[in-house]
Amino acid sequence: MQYKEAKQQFVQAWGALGSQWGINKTMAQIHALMMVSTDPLSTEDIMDELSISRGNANMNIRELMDWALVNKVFKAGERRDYFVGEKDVWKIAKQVAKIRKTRELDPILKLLSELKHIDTFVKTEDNKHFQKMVNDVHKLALNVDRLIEGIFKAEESWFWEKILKIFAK
Amino acid sequence: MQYKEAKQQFVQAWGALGSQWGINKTMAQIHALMMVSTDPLSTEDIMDELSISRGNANMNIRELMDWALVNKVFKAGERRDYFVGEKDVWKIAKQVAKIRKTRELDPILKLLSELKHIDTFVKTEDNKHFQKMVNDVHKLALNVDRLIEGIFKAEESWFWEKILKIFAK
DNA sequence: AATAACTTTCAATATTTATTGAAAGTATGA
DNA sequence: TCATACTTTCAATAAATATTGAAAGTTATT
Repeated sequence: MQYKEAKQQFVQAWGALGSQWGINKTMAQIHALMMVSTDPLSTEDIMDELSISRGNANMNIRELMDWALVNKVFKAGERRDYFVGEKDVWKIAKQVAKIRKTRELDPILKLLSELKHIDTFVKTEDNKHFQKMVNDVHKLALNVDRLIEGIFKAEESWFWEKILKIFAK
Repeated sequence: MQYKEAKQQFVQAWGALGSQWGINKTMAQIHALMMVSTDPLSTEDIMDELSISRGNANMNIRELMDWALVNKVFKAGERRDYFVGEKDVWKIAKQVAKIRKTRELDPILKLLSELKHIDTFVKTEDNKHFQKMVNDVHKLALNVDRLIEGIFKAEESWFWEKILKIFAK
């Protein structure tokens, strides 16, 4: 396999993965492109490589900057904007986790703790079961939350060593 | 808050969460409904509760059965099909992880190991960097794979205790 | 064998989400 | 100040995805 083909496959796969996890395919592809690129890329570079419009490129680059996975850089003597992607895979994973936690896990946690306080004057079976399910889901969600919080603070090799040890026995 | 409202909120939230993670909203809502329901539900029950068509209900129930999150049950003397959802939240989480691993992580792992063997007769900087990135992503993906495999075998409380201990120090 | 009670299928349609491209906006420098 | 080189916006459009509903299929009952 040639480099060019390999790169294309990587970008394609990243796009497919993204869209299966609620992330715009183009955004994921741009991200892949920036991960594997040594040099900063301009909007035009991305438009060319992915055959997409200026508007599309622009919007998704901005979204990637919002996610703090991509930064703008200035090239001496050049007028146009260039962009570089974060290359540290662990940092990327943590950053994605951070953003999705804030957007999705935190609101669910909030709702679940609210749902614990529903009106229980009459304790029907349905009512009791609902309480139990909400509690169970809440417990799991809290544990996932703790795990993610732990990951944020963890150094990669340390974390995986510890995880490996858990299952080693 | 009343039970009925609480239930609706739970179902809504589950649907929203699902669609942010690449799962059909209706499928997630049906799943939520079945999680909190003590009794088996018929297709009609689901149609009524979610105000959806028969075809839609049928398709998504089948999908949930494919995911092994819902089972068909027979009610004595009744002709129509009834369905029950898995109630064990840990089992649900593991099952979802299992299916998504097979569909998404495994193919990515396969691709990444293939991409390691690209033609390297000429070792450009780009080429070397690509190799490094593929390697880094592969390493992370392998670790995630090991973690998931570990979770499959783990008992819930044991797993969270161990995780908690990692971060306790 | 005919009818009734139910489930499944799938082409048509609706809804949601992503993309385009041209116009408006902004900064640079002659 | 004007022209140029660029970026941003967003209404229109396209593409992807989900939903409907009626017809066809299946199974149980008389």
